[in-house]
Amino acid sequence: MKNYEVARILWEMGDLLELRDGNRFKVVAYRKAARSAETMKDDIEEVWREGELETIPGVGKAIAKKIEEYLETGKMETHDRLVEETPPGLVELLLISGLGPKTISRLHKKLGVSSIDELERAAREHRVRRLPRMGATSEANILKAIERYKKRSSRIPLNVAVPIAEEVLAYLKGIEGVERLSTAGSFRRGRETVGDIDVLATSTRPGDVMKAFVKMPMVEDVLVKGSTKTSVIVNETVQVDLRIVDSRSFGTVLQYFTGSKDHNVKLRGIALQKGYSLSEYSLTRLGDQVELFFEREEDVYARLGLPYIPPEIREDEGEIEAAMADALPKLIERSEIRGDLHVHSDWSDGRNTIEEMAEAAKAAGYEYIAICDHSPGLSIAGGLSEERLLEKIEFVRELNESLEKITVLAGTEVDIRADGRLDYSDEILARCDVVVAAIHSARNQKSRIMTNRIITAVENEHVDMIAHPTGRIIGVREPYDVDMGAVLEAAARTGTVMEINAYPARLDLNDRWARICKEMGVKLAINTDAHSVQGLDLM
DNA sequence: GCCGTTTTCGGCCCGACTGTTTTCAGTCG
Repeated sequence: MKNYEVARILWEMGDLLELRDGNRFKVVAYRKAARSAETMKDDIEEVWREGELETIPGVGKAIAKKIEEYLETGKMETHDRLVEETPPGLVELLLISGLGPKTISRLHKKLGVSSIDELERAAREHRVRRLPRMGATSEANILKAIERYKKRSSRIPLNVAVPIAEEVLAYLKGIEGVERLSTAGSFRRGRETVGDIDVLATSTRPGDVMKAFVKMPMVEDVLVKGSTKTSVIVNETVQVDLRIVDSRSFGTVLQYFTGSKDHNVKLRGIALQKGYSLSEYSLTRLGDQVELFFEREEDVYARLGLPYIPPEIREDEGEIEAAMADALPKLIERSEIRGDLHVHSDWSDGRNTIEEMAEAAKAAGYEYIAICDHSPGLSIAGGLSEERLLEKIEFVRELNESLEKITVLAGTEVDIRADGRLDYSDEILARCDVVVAAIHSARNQKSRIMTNRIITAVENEHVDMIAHPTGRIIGVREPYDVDMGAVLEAAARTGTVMEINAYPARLDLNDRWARICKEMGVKLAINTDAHSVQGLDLM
């Protein structure tokens, strides 16, 4: 599928147009179209062949024509021309916090700055302050921002952000005058990575709270400090924003700062249709300008005629339409999880015994747990020989005799070899209660080979499930080059389960694929891939 | 450049903060 390619080129169009000082709505239009291309599940080439490009949200005549040009010729003339006319370093300057298109354009025109290094030099040589509305402080801020940019880590995985957020919340709870407290933003929405950590609080003494906040021991730098908004840096590069708001507006503020941006834009549109203007402070009736305040987020949605939409699905991917039709999905709660079908024990590379894993699973309230140790192909992970696997199955059978209120399933995480064959014979696999198949090697195969390889595993009658199906590691490794659509079709046909691997760096399948599975009738299992008792908590 | 349950033109979320200014432009979320 060329969806990502098309999305990338549209994103670049947005960046390039932004620098050209053009119509900012045009920039937004390209980015909206890019996002649509990125998240749509149909193959954009198919959509084009059916003449349906303009049905894609945010794609109109002009962008449709450019997409068509790209799919037909592999080129987009306007894009290529913009790239040619724009110094390559200019786009990167957009990533320096505090610099926007206007400033970059001026720096470029007046000082000839077209890269981060050139900007750094200009600031050090005090040339930046010669520009109108620029002074010594601006220069210092630019240098600081460049330094932060250079040592930036990419977005932080959620599991790294969680302990930081917990520490911040614990500290704020101890400050006198702090009343209500909540996280917001992508952290509250449970995104797989977060850019910064947003915290909201109510207090009658915001000045004192802000003062205490910037004195928090973990604070390394203060970016902005105001009476309602303060931003600090902790852990070298993690930005934490604290906002203090009136308690009477807490509901609208929490809604607003939880986002996502697209969700909020759509929600504001609905408010307008109903005769209100929605801001973070209130819902204002358009006729008489009467302001309505909400302390609770639920009441904001209710006033707009909508059921409460959980933060985890506020991405403008159909949840508002579903809410209007009273057809919101019911999100799965931890308490509904009945078992974990993919964990390891000390028979291969796990740290705990099968008994210990079983006890921990029972304590977690599970009914069953499948011990799926590695196969011989993964000798580095202590993969079990066929004899050892048979021994383990026997051991589990006996163990179950003595266990109460928990069933241990004898399983395996069998390696899918480069040619699609599995690492155990069918006879051995037939004896397992649960067969989880996964790829661990030859990850760079071409799409057709990789797709066939996984489908071969899916079609094996003994394989119950495919573990971490796309193989991506967040921030480290891209997904395999695989036609997941074809894999899922095979899975739907054979009844093979796809895993949602809960390991924080995997989260594989991700939310998007999980939804597609549901639509296609493919079963999903949420597993932790735990290698220890503690790992079970990642559920 | 997109879009339409009053619209095919005229909107497109909106308020806080900063640095540099005496009134605001630019950026951010």
